[in-house]
Amino acid sequence: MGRSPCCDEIGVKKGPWTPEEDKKLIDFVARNGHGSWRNLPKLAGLNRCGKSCRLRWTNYLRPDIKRGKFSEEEESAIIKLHSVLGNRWSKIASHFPGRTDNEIKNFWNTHLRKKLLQMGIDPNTHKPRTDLNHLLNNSQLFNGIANYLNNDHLMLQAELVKLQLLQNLCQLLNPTTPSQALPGTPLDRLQNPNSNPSRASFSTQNPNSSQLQAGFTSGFMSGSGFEYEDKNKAKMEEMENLDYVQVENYYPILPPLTSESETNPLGCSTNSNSPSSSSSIFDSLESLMNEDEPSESYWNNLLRSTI
DNA sequence: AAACTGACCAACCGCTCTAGA
DNA sequence: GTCTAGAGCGGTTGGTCAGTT
Repeated sequence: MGRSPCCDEIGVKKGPWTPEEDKKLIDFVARNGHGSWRNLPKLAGLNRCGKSCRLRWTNYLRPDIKRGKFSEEEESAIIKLHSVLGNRWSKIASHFPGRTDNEIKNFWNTHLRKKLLQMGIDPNTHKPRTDLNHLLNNSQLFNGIANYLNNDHLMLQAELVKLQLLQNLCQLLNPTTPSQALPGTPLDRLQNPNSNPSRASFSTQNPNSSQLQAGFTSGFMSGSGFEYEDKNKAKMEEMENLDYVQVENYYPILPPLTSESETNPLGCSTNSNSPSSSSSIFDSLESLMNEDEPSESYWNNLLRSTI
């Protein structure tokens, strides 16, 4: 399997391209096009392999290349597309005219990956990082509870609350699984402040719920992880043909926080009537974890609602 | 001023896919 | 059906540069 590299010729130059080489390549392609990349270097007077010429042209010299910083719109669209398409950079790049797969790949690896990690989202699965070490050791929420309750009995109770919080956070974040918060538990009250059966963040009343569901099962926060190869292939193919703007319809919308009266101590919106109330839990958790010194009233408020 | 570190990104490597002989 | 060349793709490397010690 495989084939010998095309660039194994002795004496073929490697490394950064000089302006002179760029000019030769641009001039040649402008005059003749690029029929055969293998023959191009000789014809163009370049001491490079054809593959190197092709990469230089497609990633850098092409006249329709769009260079410069990625806009916020492009950034969020890349994240959304990656949650659906995975590391298929060329597919992702096809949604951004003028951007190359290499550029998007680099941008992902240097910026977006880190950004998602900082938000507590696994960049590979686009699911919240659920490993206990991350949650329990790095979460100021849980550490705050543990510090606040500095005696054995209450510590045990806090441990139970932690587990309940974990279970129910997972449930909040992953509504496709049938289990719910246990009735009467702190998180049940958190999820269900008014005992409204239609309280679920992704309620069936949500006009976008079927599309959102499609988004979930296609990748983002799906119950069993990133499994687009196995599931919903037809949906995947449909997604690949969408303009990136349309992907919004398949991706959960994370709304801005509503007014203070509509948020519980975790900062989660509880207004079930609004379609945009699907979830702001990432924002909430992010702000929680970013908060350097949560105030005493903050923790009092939290504990009153959870214990 | 020098050494070190980390971010960025162009370019390379090796593999797979596709089309044509 | 098999082989091969060409092209495409994703992962990785290494050079450059700015910021920090």
